Amino acid sequence: MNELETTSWRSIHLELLRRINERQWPPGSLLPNEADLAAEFGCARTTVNRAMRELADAGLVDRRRRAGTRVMLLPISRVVLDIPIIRLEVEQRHAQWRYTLLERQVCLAPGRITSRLGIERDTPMLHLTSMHFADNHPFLHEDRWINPAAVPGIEAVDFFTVSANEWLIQNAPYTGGDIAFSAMNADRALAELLAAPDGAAVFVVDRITWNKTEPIT
Amino acid sequence: MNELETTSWRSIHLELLRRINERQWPPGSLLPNEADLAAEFGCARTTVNRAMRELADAGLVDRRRRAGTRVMLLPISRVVLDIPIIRLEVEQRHAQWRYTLLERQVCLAPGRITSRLGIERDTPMLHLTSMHFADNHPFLHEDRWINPAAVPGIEAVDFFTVSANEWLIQNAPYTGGDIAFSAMNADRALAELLAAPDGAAVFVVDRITWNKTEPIT
DNA sequence: TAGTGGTCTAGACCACCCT
DNA sequence: GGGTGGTCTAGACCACTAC
Repeated sequence: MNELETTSWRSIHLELLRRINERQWPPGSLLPNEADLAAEFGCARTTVNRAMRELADAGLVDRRRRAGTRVMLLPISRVVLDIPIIRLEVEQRHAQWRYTLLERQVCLAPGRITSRLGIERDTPMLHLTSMHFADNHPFLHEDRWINPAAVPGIEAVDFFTVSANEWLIQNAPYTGGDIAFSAMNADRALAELLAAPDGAAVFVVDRITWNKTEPIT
Repeated sequence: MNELETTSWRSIHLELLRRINERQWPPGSLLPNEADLAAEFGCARTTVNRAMRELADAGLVDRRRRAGTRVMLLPISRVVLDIPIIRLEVEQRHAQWRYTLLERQVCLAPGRITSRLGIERDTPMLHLTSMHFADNHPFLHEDRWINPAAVPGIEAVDFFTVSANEWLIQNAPYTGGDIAFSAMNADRALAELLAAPDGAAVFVVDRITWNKTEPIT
């Protein structure tokens, strides 16, 4: 059919996608094995493997040894989000970024923080709250608990001039993390900071990374 | 150093990760080229390539022909979200899922919908609103505009028994989409549906796929 | 146990693009 | 021009697991 003179894994990937979308291989059905497809496309099995691996990464097919490759019954919508540094996010909107540190103190964290981090309740932690502005309009309120033991040298950082968001991303390598989104009503103090009506809906991003946490509003 | 008897791309991947995290290769620096690393690890260049491609996919390094592989100055936090079918999301929480169709009519969509879809304003569209429940508690309100021209056969579907969410995922293959999250205050009608106080903050997911849209609350 | 995907190799050619 | 990553090949061995 589609004689593509170039046997690139991309062209094979597209062709497989087409067959799945057009129900030539309906959901739940078994695809031919790699060797057969390689013969059909006139290429090496490795090339077919690359194309099919891409489909599996996208959540379109399920591949298992011995069982073969099967079109997923319920294709997973997989979304990739890039979480940039807040300053860059503001600047990408062609707005001027400004940052103000509101509070910096070493104290004990509330139980909900320590328990989520799996840390002893009596560990002293660094608590930072700050505001980010875009063109002088309140953009984001940052409320962050940091475990100093996990980030050597953090005591010496002057967070009046550098945002914690930015400093940590560049200076605290992390190996993993967790993120959650939610919505809540702003209490009076927060609403005032954001120059929003009391009780306004705010978008909340909760993050935990490695040994440090960073709840943001 | 780390003599790993197994030269798998995974072990190389981990080793490269370690060197980046420990600042052996600081942000902005140039990594050795593939051939050199292959020699160091005693494996084929292909294997190193696989490991480094994984780093690039994760947004940790920037790879360019001739320019080499460079550690990103500002590592991108890349998050992958899986958007499941609502029924499965409820059932994963060990709750019982229930679904009710509130409204189904063919009518003209408001301008904000047609303009975002790039559709003529006088195109008749299918408008569905429905509720999803988890253990009889309101879980999610679904408000969806569908372009019937893009989904053949949709007129015949009985959305009283099948949720639009589920039917579309299984029957309307799409090639791309867009998604956005936000927060808003519920108006009185919505608050009532969700059995929440008037003005409560709700989490909003806005989706557009291919030729159909699906705003959800 | 046999068929499938997962991976590795050694070699090759090419596209790109910095110097 | 020449070095770098991108990709393809043909072949091989292995891990897993459905049968």
